Amino acid sequence: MPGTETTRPLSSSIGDYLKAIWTIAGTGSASTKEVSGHLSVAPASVTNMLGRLQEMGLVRYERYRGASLTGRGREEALRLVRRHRLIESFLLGHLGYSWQEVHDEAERLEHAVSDEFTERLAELLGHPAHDPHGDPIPAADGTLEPDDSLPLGEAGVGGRVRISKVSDESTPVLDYLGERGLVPGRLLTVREVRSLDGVVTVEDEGGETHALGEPLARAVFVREEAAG
Amino acid sequence: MPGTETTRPLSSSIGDYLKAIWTIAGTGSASTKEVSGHLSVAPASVTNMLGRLQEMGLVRYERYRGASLTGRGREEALRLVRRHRLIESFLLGHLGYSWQEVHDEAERLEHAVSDEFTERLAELLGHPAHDPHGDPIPAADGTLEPDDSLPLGEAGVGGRVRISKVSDESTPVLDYLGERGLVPGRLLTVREVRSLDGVVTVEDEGGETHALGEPLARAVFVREEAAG
DNA sequence: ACAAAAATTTAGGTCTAGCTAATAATGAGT
DNA sequence: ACTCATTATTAGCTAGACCTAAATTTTTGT
Ligand SMILES: [Mn+2]
Ligand SMILES: [Mn+2]
Ligand SMILES: [Mn+2]
Ligand SMILES: [Mn+2]
Repeated sequence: MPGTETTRPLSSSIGDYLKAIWTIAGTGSASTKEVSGHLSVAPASVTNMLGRLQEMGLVRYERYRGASLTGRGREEALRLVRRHRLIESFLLGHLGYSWQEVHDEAERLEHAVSDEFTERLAELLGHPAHDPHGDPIPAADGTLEPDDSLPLGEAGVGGRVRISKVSDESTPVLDYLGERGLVPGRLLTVREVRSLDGVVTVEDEGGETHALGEPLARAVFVREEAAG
Repeated sequence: MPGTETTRPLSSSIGDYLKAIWTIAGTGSASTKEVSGHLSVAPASVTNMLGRLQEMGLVRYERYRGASLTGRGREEALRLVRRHRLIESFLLGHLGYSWQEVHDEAERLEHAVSDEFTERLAELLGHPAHDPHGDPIPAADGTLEPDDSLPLGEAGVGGRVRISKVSDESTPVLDYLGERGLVPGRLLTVREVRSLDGVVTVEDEGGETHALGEPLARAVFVREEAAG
């Protein structure tokens, strides 16, 4: 009876690799170096793991060419992303975590909770569509809302924009933005985008002006707002 | 500068061994066989792990004589037990898990949550003193309420007793007891304790009579109730 | 077209946590 | 005191997931 092999749960390392590839490349392909940097794991270790993931049918991998997710790999990555984002929402909404603290805890818990737990948690939270950073939460069936938001630096000068999400990659960046109220939902007017150094100047609803250097500006994503 | 070695977190295997020894032997000593049975790990593997735990200063271990927890070992075991029981309470009270389902989920989550998470969860739950099975929850400082309850089989015939806890070791046992309402808080009258086969017969508040064989009777713990 | 730089892979480890099979110690019963 | 069943330990292996150093491939800049 082929196809009946009992598929025991994937390790948390494997899950993190799949998530990393998904984050870096989405449907495209991620290089050894990129994955290595993302996970803080030596390049040699990444090479080795990509080989294993390929054996398992989770990625397509070509030596020296990088790896891309197969259907199964992507499915698993999105399952984890769903868990991660629901857990973040819970930590923030029910346990009083600060906006900045949630990520690390979710990074561990995502591997320990069951599907049962995840769906009951989603229920408790009222099936939110976005996590606290503004990232969309994949549906239980693996569907993910297409993301039409753009980096702040690409917004048109003079336009009114609403922050749709903030990158959760760097804690210091998150801290800085959080302290100044530059969080999802906030309405901004773009005053200047200086191509010379990438500094973007915005004005918030309170009339406060913020000059954001490239690394900060790249962490803020917005949607154009109907002129008001 | 001695004593400054950064102590990285203990693995979940290590935690489960410490908990097992604590459960089996409390302050006394647990044999290789007992630990092996408790964790479903081969005896040879247990021997090996007990050696490592000894190296780490978590147990005292004498070849062929079994192992007992050191102060640090006991501390770590209780930290996990606290987490486990708080998580069980949460799953039952907030996520709608059934009384029987909670154990396995808690067994994994206990290793993934931080101290931060644990204490915030305790707060959310209102610092409960007991978990859903009636087991006392160790305090954050490592204190544990002494347990004065006795197995149902040792209660005096004719006496009124209240169920204080139910062993969470076996799911079928838990199912059986749960279905019949034999849960913590329930008031019972002991009708017969037959030493011949260990069967204990009790009558519940609704007048229902239950004859419990030894394995079931050993899973039910009670406290004598002031005669009423 | 080619040399140097950058990225990647291979080779050869380590550590954890398990396993089986073989051997040895312990302790109960005669 | 001895024998044998039980319990435990040792020896030798495996797999996962990492590492460093050395070799190789790819890419880039001239
Ligand atoms: Mn993770
Ligand atoms: Mn997030
Ligand atoms: Mn556990
Ligand atoms: Mn319990």
